Amino acid sequence: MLRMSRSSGGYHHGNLHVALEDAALELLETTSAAKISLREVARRAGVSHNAPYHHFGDRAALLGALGVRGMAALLDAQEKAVAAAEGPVERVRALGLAYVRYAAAHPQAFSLVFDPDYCAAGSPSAGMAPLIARNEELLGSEVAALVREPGYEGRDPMALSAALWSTVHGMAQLITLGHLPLEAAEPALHALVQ
Amino acid sequence: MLRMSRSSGGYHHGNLHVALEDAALELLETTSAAKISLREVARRAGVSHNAPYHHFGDRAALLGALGVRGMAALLDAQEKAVAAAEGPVERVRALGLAYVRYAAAHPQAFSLVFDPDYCAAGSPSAGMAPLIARNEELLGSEVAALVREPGYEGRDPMALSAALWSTVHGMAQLITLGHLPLEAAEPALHALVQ
DNA sequence: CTCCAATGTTGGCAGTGTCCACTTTCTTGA
DNA sequence: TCAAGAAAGTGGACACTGCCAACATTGGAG
Repeated sequence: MLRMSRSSGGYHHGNLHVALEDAALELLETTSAAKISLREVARRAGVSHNAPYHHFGDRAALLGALGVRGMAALLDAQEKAVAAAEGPVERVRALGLAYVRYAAAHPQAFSLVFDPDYCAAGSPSAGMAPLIARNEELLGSEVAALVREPGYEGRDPMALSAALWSTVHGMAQLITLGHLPLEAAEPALHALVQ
Repeated sequence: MLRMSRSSGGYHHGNLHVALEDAALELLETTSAAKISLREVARRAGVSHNAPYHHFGDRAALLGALGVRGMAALLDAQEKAVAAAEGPVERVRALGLAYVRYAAAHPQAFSLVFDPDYCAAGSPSAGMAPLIARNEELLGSEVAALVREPGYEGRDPMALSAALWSTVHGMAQLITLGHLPLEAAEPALHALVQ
C-alpha cells in the first residue's frame, strides 16, 4: 500500500522524491538556484541531510528536475495563451507575452531553466530537451502561419523565429533584472509584430 | 616607491587588488562565476586565503568588480563597432552584432555582468550603473538617428530601443546556451533592421 | 627614527556537497 | 508464511568554502 504522507510517523517518507522537489520549488520562489542548499531542502522536508541522495544523484540533479518542471510550466503557459488568441498575428504576440509574463512571475524558476550549470544544453537532464524541442515547434508553427499573412509573405521563417525567440527571451531577462518595466513588453512586441 | 610585482619576494604584494581581479578573470574564462571561490583566486595570486578581504569586502564584491570590467569591455566593443560603421542602419546593426559577439567570446563574463547575485540592479557596485546608463544612451542615440531614416519615421524610439536591446540580449543568451548558432545572429538582425 | 595604518599571515568556526557504513522498512518469491 | 534482499532512511566523516579574529610585517608620514 502506498504511504502518501510522513505525518503518519513512519521511518520511510513514502513520497520524498516529490516532497523534495516541492520544498526546493518553494525555496526557489524567494532564492536564486545558486543559493539553494540540499541540506536546507532536506531540513524543510523533515528528513536527514543524506536522504536526498537516494532520490537524486547530486544537487545538480535536483535543481535539474526543478528546471524541467519550470520549462513545462513555461511551455504550458504559452500553449494556453496561443489557444486563447484568434488570428495568426495575435497568436504570435500572445505566445511571446506569455513567455515574458511567466518569467516575470517566476524569475528564479525561469532563470534556472536557462542556467547551464543545472539545465541547459550541457546537462542531459532527462525530459528537458524534448520540452525545448516542443517549444521550438510551437513557435515554428505559429511563425509558419504568420508568414502566410499579408505583410509577412517572403520573410524567412527561420530567421523570424530566431529573432522572435531572442526578443522575447531578452525581454524576459531584462525585465526580471529590472532594466525594463514589464509594461514595456507589449508595446515592444507590437513594434516587432504589427 | 611603488612595488609593482611580488617577484621581488616582499611580504607585501604591491599590486594585489588588480592581481586578484586578473586571476579571477582568468578563472572566469573557463568557469562560471558561481563556481569561482575566493580561496582559489587567492591561491592563484600566490597569497593567503584571507588576503583578498583587505581589498574586497567579500566574494560578491570581487565578482562585482569583475562584472564592472566586463560591462566596460562590452560597452567598448559596441562603441568601436559603431564608430567603424557608416550609415545609421548599419551602425545599429553593428552595435547589436558587437554585443552578441562579445557575449559569444566571453560567455561567463557576459553572464556575470547580468547576474543579479553579483552585479545587476540589486547591488550598488560602484561603477556598474553609469556604464549601463552609458550603454542605454549609446543605443538611444543610434536609434534616434535611425528613426530619422526613410522607412523608420514615426516609430517610437523608446519601444524600438527596448525591442532592440531585448533582441540582442536574448540572442546573446541563446547563443551562449547553444540554442542558437552564432551565424544566426546577423540574419536575424537583418530581419529586424532592414 | 619612530610609530601606525595598510597589508600581509595563520587559525578557527559554521555551513556545504558528497562518500561510507549502518538501520529500518517494504516487497517479493520459495 | 517468512526469510532475504532491495529501497529508503540514519549519522558520521572529510574536504572545501566564506568569513571572522588575532597576530606579523612593512613602508611611509610625522
